[in-house]
Amino acid sequence: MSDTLDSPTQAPPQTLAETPREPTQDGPKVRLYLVDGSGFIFRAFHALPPLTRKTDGLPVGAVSGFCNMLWKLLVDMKAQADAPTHLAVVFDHSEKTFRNKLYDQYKAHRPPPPEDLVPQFPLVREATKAFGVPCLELPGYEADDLIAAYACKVRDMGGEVVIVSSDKDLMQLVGDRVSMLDTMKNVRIGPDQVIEKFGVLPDKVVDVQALCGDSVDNVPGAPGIGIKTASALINEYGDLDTLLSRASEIKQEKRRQTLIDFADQIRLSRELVKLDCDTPLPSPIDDLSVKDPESTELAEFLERMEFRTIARRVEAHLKGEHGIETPKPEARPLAAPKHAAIDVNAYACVRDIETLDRWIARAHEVGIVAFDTETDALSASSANLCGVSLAVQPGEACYIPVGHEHEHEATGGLDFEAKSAVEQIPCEEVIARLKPLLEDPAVLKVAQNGKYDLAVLKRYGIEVGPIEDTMLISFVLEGGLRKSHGMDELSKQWLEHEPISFKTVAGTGKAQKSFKHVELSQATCYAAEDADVTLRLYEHLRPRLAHEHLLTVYETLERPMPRVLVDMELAGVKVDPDRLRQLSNDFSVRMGELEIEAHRLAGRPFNLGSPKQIGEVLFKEMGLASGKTTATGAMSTDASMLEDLAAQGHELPRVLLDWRQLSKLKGTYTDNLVAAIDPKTGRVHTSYSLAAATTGRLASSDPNLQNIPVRTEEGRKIRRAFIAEPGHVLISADYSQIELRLLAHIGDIPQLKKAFADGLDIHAMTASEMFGVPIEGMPAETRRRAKAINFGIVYGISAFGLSNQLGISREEAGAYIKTYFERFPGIRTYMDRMIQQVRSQAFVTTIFGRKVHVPAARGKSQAERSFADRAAINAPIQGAAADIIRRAMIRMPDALREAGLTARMLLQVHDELVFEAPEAEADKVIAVAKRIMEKAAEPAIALSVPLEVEARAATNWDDAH
DNA sequence: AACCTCACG
DNA sequence: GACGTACGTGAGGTTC
Repeated sequence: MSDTLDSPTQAPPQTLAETPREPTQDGPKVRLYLVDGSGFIFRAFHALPPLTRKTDGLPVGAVSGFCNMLWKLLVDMKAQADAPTHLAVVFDHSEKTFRNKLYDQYKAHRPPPPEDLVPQFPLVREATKAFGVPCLELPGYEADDLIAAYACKVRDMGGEVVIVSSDKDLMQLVGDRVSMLDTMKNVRIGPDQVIEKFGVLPDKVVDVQALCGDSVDNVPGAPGIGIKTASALINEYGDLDTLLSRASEIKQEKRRQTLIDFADQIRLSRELVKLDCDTPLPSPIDDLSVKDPESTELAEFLERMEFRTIARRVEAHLKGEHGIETPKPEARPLAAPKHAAIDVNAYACVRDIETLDRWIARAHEVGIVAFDTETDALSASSANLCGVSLAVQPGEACYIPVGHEHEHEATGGLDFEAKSAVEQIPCEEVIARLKPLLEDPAVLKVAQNGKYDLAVLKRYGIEVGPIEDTMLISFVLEGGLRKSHGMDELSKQWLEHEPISFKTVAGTGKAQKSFKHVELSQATCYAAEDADVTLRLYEHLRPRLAHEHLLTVYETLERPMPRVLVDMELAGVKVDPDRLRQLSNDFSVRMGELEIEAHRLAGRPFNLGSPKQIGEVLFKEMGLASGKTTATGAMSTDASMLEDLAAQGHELPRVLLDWRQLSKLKGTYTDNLVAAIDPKTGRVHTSYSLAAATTGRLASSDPNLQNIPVRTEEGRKIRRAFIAEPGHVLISADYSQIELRLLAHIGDIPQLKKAFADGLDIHAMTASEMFGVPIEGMPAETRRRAKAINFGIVYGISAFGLSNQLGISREEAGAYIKTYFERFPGIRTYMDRMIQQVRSQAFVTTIFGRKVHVPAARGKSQAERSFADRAAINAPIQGAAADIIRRAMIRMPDALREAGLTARMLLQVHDELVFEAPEAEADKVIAVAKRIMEKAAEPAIALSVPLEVEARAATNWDDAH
């Protein structure tokens, strides 16, 4: 438990009383926490179901709630970087105060406290004392006045004050060294939050309140004026007195008259809401210093109240602190207690350099730090930094805001911005201080999806390393077992803790705000929690790697990837927007023509983009036949079916096919690629996901640059728009037949291996072997069929699939497969081996040791298990190819550099790498790329087939491919 | 959000 | 003999 209590500023062990004071010039610095006792009591009373003491039925619910809240506060406070030196609970003494002399109606409408609550007031005071906390109260004054007086006094002494309350009437006190803390909502209230509530800085809150009044306290104010109008007026005129003296200048007639007529009432209201800093202090500040509860006295009180749960909790805590000496953090075992509670209130918001330096020092001391960056956008290549969070121990985390702003209010003419800049360390300063830590080879950095943070920080000049990634660790351990390896999911499963969702802090849908507009208290809870959770996940997951023999996979295939991908993503690729726009126009025109033609052929207008409407036209109205249905039983209108109908001589299907092709190209590519150009770089920056495809393949998104058209002439026009910078070329290097080569190796198929060794045309050789025809002079159709079979094998062939692919009968396809297996019996053996393995273990592995889980192997239905069989056949092949190109990518940057080349790797498309290089480098780059790619499996695996890479340079991607 | 379709390897 | 069907992705448009 005490693990979570260590503040970075203090060395354990310590007790509540031993919080060290920071010395200042005039003695120890005071940090006073003032708890609004009435607020606590009413909240406790209303938040809890009625509870009575068993023995005599005395209502004690509010007392119990109060004790819980107070205890939690005591414990939480210590975990904060700004732990208090002094502490008191402040109570109202009596109903009548000096305000009733000013205005007899003050708080006149307030109902008496509930009957059940009345006997609990004195008990709450007793409770406070039992916890070793002084009670403050004074006849004739409200708690708020006492709080004001102590706050002013301590502030003027140079100390700090935290008012534990959410009462808006106290917000006028907020300032430089005075803040509020709402423990129920876990929110810090500083000037920013006051501005959010009142639209003005704290020193003008009284003026605004005087204008709007308060129906609860029966403060009259000015009729018809609410917070919006009041803050607008104060902001315009500067303060209340100026406003009232210049009221005649106000344009709106009604408002002007109100201010003139009710000027006295407004001034009176100001006196009522204004807190009295000159209230006499019932106890000197020195008497309020934090001390430990007298444990026997506290135990006696809790016993008398019959609060067993609280008593146990308190006892456990005090024992933990006074008992066996807590080991130093460094000496503690790394493994976190799995269920150590995560407490978002324990996190610190770092807003001054000294505190920042302390956190950095802690990270150096511990040697490991989890971190997370918060930004104002999703795309790492363009997002701006909002803040950075760090976690050095489970529960010991902070958030360092650097780019927070107030949301701009739309109420015209108000200029909040100048007045209310968020108080935070300047960004450059934070970057300068974090850089040595994040780049220190002796401090391990841990991130969740670190590629993102790497990319963001690289743009701020920080090259983070060495780095571990919990998402990648999870992916290596459990690829295929879960759909996502996101932090929320991992946290829920392994820490049994649901982190605050982004939606909770930023809102959702259209109202979602940028993270820089999230107020700091909430931002701190969210961001620091992410770092904390990441560290805990790391401690939980990392040991499993070695245990499950996946450490090498992680270290060689995963951990080096983020750096490589960051460089590729940040480099981006140049596309020619003019060319794309012209294509888009061209497509538009032709689509328009095709649409008219389609409507004519159908005899009526319809939406060519709607499969449903196409179905109606073709099948219902035109009576065309189609056997095929979709997964949900609707009539299929996909391309293969339209092709069939077109082949039968129908006109409309052909028109639809042409329209669809253009629609796809325009909708998915031309228009969106232009929109995806980053205005700052003039290039398109994709994002690669490392933990998407279970086989280890990368996935590209936003935009997806792994599915740029290539198969049709029209499509290749889009590929021609991917170009190199002037004086440069694009170089495309792709593995030839890598999956079939790997099948030959893994399945140990002699004929295939020999064919590859001899450099034969593999599909022709397959056809020759199967159909007994010579390779020389083979008909194209024969080779095409063999090619389809070869692909089919890699996918876990079925007669149905093959027949579909080739447009032949299922019987014929079945016969082909039978022949194939007879000719290449090793393939049958390989398939059976994978099926057997997946059915017994629910996973298969690649030759590099990557584990691919296939949970469907345990599925209920036959269909599910068949699916698992095919996935198990495909995964080791696709996965090995993915592993190999990863190895090549990891080695490529160094290889290029060592060859003295400036070429950059830009894109990966599963078996292809695309580079950009100065024209003069082209030949050398091709040589390096080929060498690295062809030798990528070595030395881990000595393949029994050669890998071949074809590479070409050109000014656009299509010509290079 | 589900579905269909289609771009790529 | 029955079971849906090739493996792995991301994205746009329509429909509900």
